[in-house]
Amino acid sequence: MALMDAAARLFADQGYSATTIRDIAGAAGMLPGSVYYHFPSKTALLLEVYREGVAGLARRVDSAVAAAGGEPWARLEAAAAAHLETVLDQSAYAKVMIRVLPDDADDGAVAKELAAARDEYESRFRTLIGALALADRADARLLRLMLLGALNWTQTWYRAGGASPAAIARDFVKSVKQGVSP
Amino acid sequence: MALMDAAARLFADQGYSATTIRDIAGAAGMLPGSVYYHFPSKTALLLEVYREGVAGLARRVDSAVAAAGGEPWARLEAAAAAHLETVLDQSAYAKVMIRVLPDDADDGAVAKELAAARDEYESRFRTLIGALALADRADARLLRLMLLGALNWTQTWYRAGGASPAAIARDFVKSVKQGVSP
Amino acid sequence: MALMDAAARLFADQGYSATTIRDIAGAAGMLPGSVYYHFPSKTALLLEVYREGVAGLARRVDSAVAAAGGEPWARLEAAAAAHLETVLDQSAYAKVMIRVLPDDADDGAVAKELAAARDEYESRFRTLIGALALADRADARLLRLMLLGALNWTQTWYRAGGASPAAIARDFVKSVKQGVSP
Amino acid sequence: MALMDAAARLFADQGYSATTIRDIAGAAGMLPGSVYYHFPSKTALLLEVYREGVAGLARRVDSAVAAAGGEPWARLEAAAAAHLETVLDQSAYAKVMIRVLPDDADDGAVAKELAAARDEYESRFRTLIGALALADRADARLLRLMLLGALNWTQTWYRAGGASPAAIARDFVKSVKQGVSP
DNA sequence: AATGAATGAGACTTCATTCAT
DNA sequence: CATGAATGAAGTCTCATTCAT
Repeated sequence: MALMDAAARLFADQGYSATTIRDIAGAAGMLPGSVYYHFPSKTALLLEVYREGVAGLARRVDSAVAAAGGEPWARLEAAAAAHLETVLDQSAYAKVMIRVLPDDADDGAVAKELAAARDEYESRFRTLIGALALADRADARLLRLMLLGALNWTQTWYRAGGASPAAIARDFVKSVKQGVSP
Repeated sequence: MALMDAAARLFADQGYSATTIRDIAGAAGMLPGSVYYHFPSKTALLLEVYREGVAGLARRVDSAVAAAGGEPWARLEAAAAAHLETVLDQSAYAKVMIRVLPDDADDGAVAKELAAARDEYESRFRTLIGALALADRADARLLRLMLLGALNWTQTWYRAGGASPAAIARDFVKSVKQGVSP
Repeated sequence: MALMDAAARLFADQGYSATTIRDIAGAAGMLPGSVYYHFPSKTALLLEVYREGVAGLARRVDSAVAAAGGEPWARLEAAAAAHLETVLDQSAYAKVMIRVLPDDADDGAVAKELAAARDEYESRFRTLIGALALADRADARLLRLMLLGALNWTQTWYRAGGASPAAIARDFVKSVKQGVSP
Repeated sequence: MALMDAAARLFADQGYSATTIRDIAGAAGMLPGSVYYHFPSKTALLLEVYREGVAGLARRVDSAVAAAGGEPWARLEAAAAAHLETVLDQSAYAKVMIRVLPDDADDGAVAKELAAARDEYESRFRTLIGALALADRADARLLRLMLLGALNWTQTWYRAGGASPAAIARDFVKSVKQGVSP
């Protein structure tokens, strides 16, 4: 749908509160009032875009993991690579999930739904990391948060032309797996 | 200054575009118009807050590194710990630096200044990581971006009560130094 | 259009900078924000009103001149009379052209457009005066500026009830044609 | 006084309502609040500047007329020349008298005072024209209004470099005295 | 004389939203 | 499905003015 595509791109690029209904309508080739035929509010539009972002991301990650075989580190690597490819290269919807904080929705109920959707998605990484054999000193929760943080923050600095998203993701996973000391 | 303190807190909590001059003035105990006696625009206020955030963060990190002795990994650990303590616990100004993207300033010139200030700060980590002895397979640039990303993203999930910011930072550094494999 | 009519009347009566969007909206029976559905800015509204003023004035003057026959002084007289009737009696839009200086538009580009529109209109008088047989001592340019100045300044002192605008205009033209000496 | 000089220049250049107390204070090298030590309001400042403009203009015109001898047309010519030189070249105060309409003062009482001051000044021209020998067809009042209108409107188009203000004034007077027909 | 700080009203403008057509 | 027109609240910012120091 042109409307959601436009909203996704703009939310991803400018953030939620800096994006206006006028912007979105204009990018979709309609007038502001017309947006309300399709969505009851700006918040509802965000919710829909966000959900689509989460769903698409989950699909891609799940299928990458399924294709990765049974070795736990390979599965995690595949998930990270799929995550980063989608978020950096392929889906404005997925970008929104990273760029827009749940609190940005000025409606508390919606904020909770966004947070829940994101949590559900991230639970995959809880499982993937739970399957790893870890050293005693390692904390699985912090490992997950470190990895996801490093991946998501790439949106801040990534520019096309250097290392590919998948390569970056694999590098991150390897660094944390083996350490960087000689 | 009450005004900058208020602005820092609100920018950190709600983001730049969701924060209004009314909000800031109210929190500082004055009327919206009065803000403009002190700062010529909302953007200028952001710039000042941001700079103060960078400066304060740099001071704390520099002195932590200086106190850490000469061992490269210890120095990096001290920097990460100081960074995270400041950003999560101690300074609303520093939080702004993480939460607000340079592009949020709707003035291009200011956006550049914000980006430059942040870059100058982050160059410390370039130096600290450059001093490490790394395995051949490790990429110093990606290592820096991974670590800073993981640290900065904590703002998204950190809640007081669990592991301390310093502990989290040290865990991240150790994970990446030694790896988490048994 | 009610909006432009209201703006024309107010700009003519109070000048541009003393007229507020609130004034205009109120006179047109709408709220301030609604004005912006029709015009992107106060300056754009002025430009439109000014252009309409110039266009209407030009139409009236052109048709009066066409109806005046071929005698050059009669043509000039007809132009002056039409100019003054329109500006004093008939069109708030035309009044704006006299009352508002191009520089009042705080946007330089618009100021230039206003000045250009006015110049184009006044070129008619250049032509009309160029067709007159003048004494050697007479300067056609100063004659034009004197006449237009005298006509336009009437807005400052004219009150309905005395001599009609057309009569005033004819008197001015005759005075300058024959002189007032006995 | 620096303050009045600054106000005169700015009122003359930008008009009354487009000129702010900030502008004036800045041009006089002080802060906005300080203006109120010298003048109780913006309107009062305008009144003072306007009066000074009228007084200075009257002085110059009166002394030019006195120096012009007894011939009525020569006296009128001298008055017109002095008027135009002062208004175009010499006094920002006098410019204000032409540029600012009495109604621009948003205080009705002050508007009346401004109009009265201007009227008192212009009465000179009533006297000067009353002394002329005029053809029967000529209307002394319209002659005065035409001449003053033509003179005052010069502010709209005059640029230094062409004919001098005095020359323009003399040309206007001669045109109307003898007519421009061959 | 002048400043520094603020006020309160109001400036232009933008926003999400509504609704008859 | 979408538009055209408007709303009402709120946005950033400017203004003349005040007043303690």
